[in-house]
Amino acid sequence: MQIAPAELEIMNVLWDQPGIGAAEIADVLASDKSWNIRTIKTMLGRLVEKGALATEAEGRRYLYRPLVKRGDYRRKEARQFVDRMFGGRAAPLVAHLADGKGLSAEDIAELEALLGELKK
Amino acid sequence: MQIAPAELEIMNVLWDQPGIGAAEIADVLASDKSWNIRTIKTMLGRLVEKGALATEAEGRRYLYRPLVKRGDYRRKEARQFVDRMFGGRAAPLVAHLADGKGLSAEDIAELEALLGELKK
DNA sequence: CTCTTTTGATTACGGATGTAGTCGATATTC
DNA sequence: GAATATCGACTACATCCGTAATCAAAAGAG
Repeated sequence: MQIAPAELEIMNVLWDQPGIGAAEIADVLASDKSWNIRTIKTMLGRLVEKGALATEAEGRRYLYRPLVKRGDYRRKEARQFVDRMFGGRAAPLVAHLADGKGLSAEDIAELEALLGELKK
Repeated sequence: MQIAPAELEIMNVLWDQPGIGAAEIADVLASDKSWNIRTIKTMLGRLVEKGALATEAEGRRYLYRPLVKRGDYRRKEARQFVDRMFGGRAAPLVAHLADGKGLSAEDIAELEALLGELKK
């Protein structure tokens, strides 16, 4: 199932706060995005259609919650991205992030810990 | 400048062999993709329009070469992807790749070396 | 020289995406 | 109770993308 970039913004809100309605989502997004509530509703509709969200009627409105797990989605996308851009090799990706100063000291520490785990 | 997935396939060929024409590109891609030569030409045209490729006339045909560096493009895309999917944090991305067995032993060794570099 | 092939240029077309507007029904506010 | 706000459903529409087809000109085959 394909989730477009703008749709992902909606999903992110719902992964953080499952079970809210369109208006609440708009409130959360209002700080970063200047999306019309209708735009948000359109995307909610498309996400439901795609099977990414479930609806639950609450009075006259719907509450939405993800049917896709954030972790699963991220895993799939990460794999796909690495395949497309780096021929499936993860190391060059990290190298590029590092090179562009996309890695904080904290990231580096975290990665070290992670690699320690992986080696076991 | 935005390069679509299918267009990226073309770019990859030209990054490997700058200065070839549409027919040669088709030959290279013939093994993986079953793209009509017309499709390839359409994408070449779009890439030129987007400023991703330069043309050089050779007789009646064009030779193409990238105006964008592969490394630069990868860096930009990697950053963008990490921002979109992981809120800008690289560590979770690597963790997800690891978790889905997207990392080979070789990758891990490479990453370790890389981190060693970064710490200096 | 005529037929065929190849080339770049232009056009086509359906599905996805971003960004809403319209509409009919209901809930809420005076 | 009448005006207004809000909800979900449906429609709109330009742009991008994937995947070509058409066309006129030129080059090559015979």
